[in-house]
Amino acid sequence: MAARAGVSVATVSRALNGVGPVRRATYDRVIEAARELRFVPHSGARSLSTRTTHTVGLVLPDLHGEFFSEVIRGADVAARRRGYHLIVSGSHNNRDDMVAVIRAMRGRVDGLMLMSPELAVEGILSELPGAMPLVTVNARAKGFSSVTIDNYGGARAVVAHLAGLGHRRVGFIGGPPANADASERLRGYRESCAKETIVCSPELEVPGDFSEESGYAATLQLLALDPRPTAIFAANDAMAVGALFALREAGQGVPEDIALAGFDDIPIARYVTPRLTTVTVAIAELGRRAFELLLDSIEHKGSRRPPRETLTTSLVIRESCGASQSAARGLTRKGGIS
Amino acid sequence: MAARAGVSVATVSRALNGVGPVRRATYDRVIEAARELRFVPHSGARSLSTRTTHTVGLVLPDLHGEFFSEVIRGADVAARRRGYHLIVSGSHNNRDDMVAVIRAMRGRVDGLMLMSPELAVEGILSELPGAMPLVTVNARAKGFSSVTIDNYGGARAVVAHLAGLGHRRVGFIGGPPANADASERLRGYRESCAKETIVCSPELEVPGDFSEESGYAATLQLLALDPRPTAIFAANDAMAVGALFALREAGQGVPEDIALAGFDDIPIARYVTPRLTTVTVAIAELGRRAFELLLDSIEHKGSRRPPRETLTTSLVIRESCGASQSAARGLTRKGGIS
DNA sequence: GCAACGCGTGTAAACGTTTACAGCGTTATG
DNA sequence: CATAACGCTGTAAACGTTTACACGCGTTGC
Repeated sequence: MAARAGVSVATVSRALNGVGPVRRATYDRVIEAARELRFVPHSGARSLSTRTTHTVGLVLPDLHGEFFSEVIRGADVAARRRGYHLIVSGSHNNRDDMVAVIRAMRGRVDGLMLMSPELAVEGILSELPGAMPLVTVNARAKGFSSVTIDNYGGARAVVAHLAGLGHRRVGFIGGPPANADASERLRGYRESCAKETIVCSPELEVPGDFSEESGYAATLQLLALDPRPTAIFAANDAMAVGALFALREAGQGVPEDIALAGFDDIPIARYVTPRLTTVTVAIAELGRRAFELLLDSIEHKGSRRPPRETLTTSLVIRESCGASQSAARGLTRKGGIS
Repeated sequence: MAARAGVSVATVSRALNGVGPVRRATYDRVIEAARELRFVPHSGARSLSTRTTHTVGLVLPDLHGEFFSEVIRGADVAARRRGYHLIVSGSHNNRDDMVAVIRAMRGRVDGLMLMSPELAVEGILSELPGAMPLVTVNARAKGFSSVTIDNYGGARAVVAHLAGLGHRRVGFIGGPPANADASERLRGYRESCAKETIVCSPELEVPGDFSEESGYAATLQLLALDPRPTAIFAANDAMAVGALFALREAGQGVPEDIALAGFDDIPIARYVTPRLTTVTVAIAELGRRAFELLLDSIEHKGSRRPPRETLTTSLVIRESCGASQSAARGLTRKGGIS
């Protein structure tokens, strides 16, 4: 390459990167040679020399469902806009997996976005080599840059909405106890109940695991209560959908006999009948902000103390609580293979 | 690191990689030192030296929807099992974007999985530096390793199913003309019609773009026909869902007045009422096989000629065509934040 | 006419690995 | 007992960049 242009490698580097002085004619020769040879600099070598990779890692607990897909998308577009690449890695159910993956990231990435709602981040990082820029996503860890969802506020909004509709007994289907999102939603539910003069009783809280099946089962439990709750708030939409089917099979009309609300606003929420009242979260934004924070931390290496961001959520009222104004169906964006 | 263990870098390398002879005592010293220092080899340097990165790229046209998420997941688990990392990059609507991203992959990956149902792969690759192992996914390109879906067979199965139910006029809502999947599905529809003594008329084929909106609009067109089709086959589920809403608003019962079928079996297909008869595709398998083929091509550098694989599809019969035996609802896996 | 300066370029070191090769004990072999 | 063979380890080159530094040369300012 350098030979082809008749200059030294140093000049090639300067020309291609547009740094340092290089005469116009020389510049042109280099560019021309690069084009002819379809030359692309070897990024491994570059990153060895500059100690920077222009790549960031995104470590996810799982890869199922549209939620993660959206996080990835948000991070990807943000990263590309800044000229960064994205390494993703999913399915890290256990600590060892996660440690292994993170170690393998050394020399591969400039920083890490770590989504770990279940595992304690501190324990993982203690195993790791020196400080690599890091931002946690939806984790409960303190002391790192982080971006989280306002689970607490979203849950309160749901309960307030139900209270406003006259409900006094609201059943709650919870998520996995160790899950950070789940426990914040539970906290929101509890505090709201106290405030809203809603009945607050342990038997109204039944555990689930964020799966549709568990929502179905939990609903059966709630229906067996006496007195029955007049509304059910599931800690995520998947469980709410499970609940919907359970109610349907039990011959309970929604929302006439019992109101139902979820959390997340997954696409399916607007396709079930009745359409689900839920809490919407700008999921892609989660990925986007995570990247922005990470980039900030990469560029201003630990200058300021780690910022924490919380993404607001908002209640989206559909028919499943009996308070919808409009029945216009919401279109989603393109789906399927495209 | 080498100093800490009191040996040379060469020995460290040998010990850590388990290659070459190294005395037991030395080995232990190295391992111990590595543990103390939390040493992890710098993969940039390694890849410079070995000319291999243990990373593969996955380039997608878009990142919306569960389809891509599943492809990523399939590729990710396959890759990790073999000790590979995955760089993903989405949203490459146009040629220049794609070329830029692929060039930037040089020195970063050992090979590329390229999903490009719309763009001609040949044109893109001509711009690129020397042969990098490559497998295309759902592309129409010949001459590369590739894995595709049996769109043709799936479409034929749908039409045959409809014919078996007595339909003679089947409307077809097509996808983007440039899209490889879409055109194969169209081909399957046409050939099946010819074979099954179904009316084959241009007016029964209306164009769409894989979006829900276009399915809605296309259905309005089909309903205006005289005579009307007795069944509608949409080239993907998103359009089928759009069609469903159009039919519902037009007061047409599904399947009593008109039958409806889709393609892809996206999760929503089983949540709409009536549940959608469609063609299911093992999407994660698509990603998995793409990686396996790529790995093969990386390891046996061009020894054999590029294999082509086609993933079979299968008809899943639900209620929207009026032929369902069971109404048991299908549960999906965990969704939402987990 | 000479010093100082700036521009454009080359030289070489550095980044952190892998690996061919050499060296050097130790042991087996003739 | 000399020597070959082997096991273990260090030396150094190579991978492809970036970048501090030096150098030559034309300007400019005195």
